[in-house]
Amino acid sequence: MGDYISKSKNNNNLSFKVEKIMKELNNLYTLRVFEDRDPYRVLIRTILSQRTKDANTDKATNQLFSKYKDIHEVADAPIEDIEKLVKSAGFFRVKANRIKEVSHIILDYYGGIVPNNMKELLELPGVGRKTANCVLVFAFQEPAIPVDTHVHRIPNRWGIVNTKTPEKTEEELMKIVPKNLWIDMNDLIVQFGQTICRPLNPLCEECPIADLCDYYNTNFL
DNA sequence: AAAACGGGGGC
DNA sequence: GCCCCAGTTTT
Repeated sequence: MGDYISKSKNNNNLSFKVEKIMKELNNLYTLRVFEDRDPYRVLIRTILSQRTKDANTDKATNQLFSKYKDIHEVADAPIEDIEKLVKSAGFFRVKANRIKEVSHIILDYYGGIVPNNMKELLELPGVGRKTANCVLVFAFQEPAIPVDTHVHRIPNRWGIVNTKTPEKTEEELMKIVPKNLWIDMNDLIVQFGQTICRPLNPLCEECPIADLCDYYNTNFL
């Protein structure tokens, strides 16, 4: 009983901290609205983005879809052609294969419609929790928290979670982050992680939310 | 839980 | 050349 109360109180404090942080990030960055919310293209773009920087993802995605207009054309394309088009995303052989496989599965089993639920998305080859959550958020605007390396590392630095695995991070974040912030969270944290809160040598001296950060307060004060 | 997998780009 | 980087799959 007492345990429940103190835990819930603790969560409220953390939620308050999260809200302050997210408000700051919102001031700092422009939300990158996906100009294209077409579920198929979001799915393919997200697969191409795995372990890959934005610029290279964009290049590969644009090259692919400037040649092929829709899922049918991608599914029918020779694998070598897809490989060439998505080369700049890296891991291009695996990704080209998965893009083709995924396209065929969606055509054969889902009538060409990308599934809009976690269970079916996870059954697609090359789609894990992060990619599935990206599709849910960016294409279907369902509240979810895609946890990539940034979204795993940074909340741990802030001290709002203390987790070893991305799965655990997602679980903990869903408990303490107000639901209305879920959709924006990944994009804002990723931008923050690319510019200031980098994996190595974070720019804490320039960080506008250092005062809210456990990592900074532990290491620099 | 940890290792394997798998390439471009920056320096 | 070396090292980093918006994961997924297999052991």
